[in-house]
Amino acid sequence: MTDDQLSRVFAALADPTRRSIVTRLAVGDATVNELAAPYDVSVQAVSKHLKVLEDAGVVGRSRDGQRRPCHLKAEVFDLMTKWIERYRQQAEERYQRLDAVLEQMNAAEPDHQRREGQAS
Amino acid sequence: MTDDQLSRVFAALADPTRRSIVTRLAVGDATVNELAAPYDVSVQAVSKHLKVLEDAGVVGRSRDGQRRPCHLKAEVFDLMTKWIERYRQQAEERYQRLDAVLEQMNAAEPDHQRREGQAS
DNA sequence: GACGTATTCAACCCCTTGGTTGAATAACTC
DNA sequence: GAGTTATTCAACCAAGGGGTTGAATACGTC
Repeated sequence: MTDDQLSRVFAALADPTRRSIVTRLAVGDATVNELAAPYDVSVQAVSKHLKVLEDAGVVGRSRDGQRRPCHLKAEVFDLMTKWIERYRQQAEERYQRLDAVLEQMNAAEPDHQRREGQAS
Repeated sequence: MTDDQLSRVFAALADPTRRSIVTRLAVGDATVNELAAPYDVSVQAVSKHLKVLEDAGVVGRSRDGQRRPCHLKAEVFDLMTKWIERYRQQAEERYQRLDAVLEQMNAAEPDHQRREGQAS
């Protein structure tokens, strides 16, 4: 699983702890230890989470001495937004089309029984 | 895991097969059997995928006799877009701020060594 | 009611994942 | 080089996910 980047990004953000880390990073860059402090999980666990986020391209990491500060990366959010926006629009269009069809049906044949999910 | 809706939605879309199903549903409503045809997995597997998508609020289902046609739901895409857009903007802003800081540093002290990830 | 079709439920398998603890690596400090 | 701190690697464990097959349910048709 998680074959392409989109899969990795969605999977990465499916975890509440990781989304929480993203929220924290939106405030400002932070190291692994700083990020681990609020959560009552081990530093190693947070390190794993960061690896997942990094592999997904959600965060990047720098080297500052022995620290590895993390920062959000914007590009991957664009990728997701594009994917989502595409289907959001189509879903909305389909709703509108379905409504229009049903209205037409009702107007043309008021006694015609409505059947859902047939608007292909 | 998958405690709230956002987690469920992200987890649901993390699977390529399920994203493929979403793509298919964007073309038009379809039943479980119709959806299962293209993939070389069992109908039961697709049924499971649809349950995941339904629990996440990505698809809805109607009743047409013995068929259960599926259709995309738009609302949940809005939810995701809002969440993503929030961090996309902040990530971009941070980049710009970092760039500005680095430029300032270079302008003020040209011999100052650049250190990444310190813009808190 | 009996049959066929569409769909789901249940049990199982294997692999991944999120967590742990303990050891290893890397860099700074003395 | 020894010690300290930050981070990661390795091994392990429990739980969940995606797949299977076989049985059960629900509806339409004869």
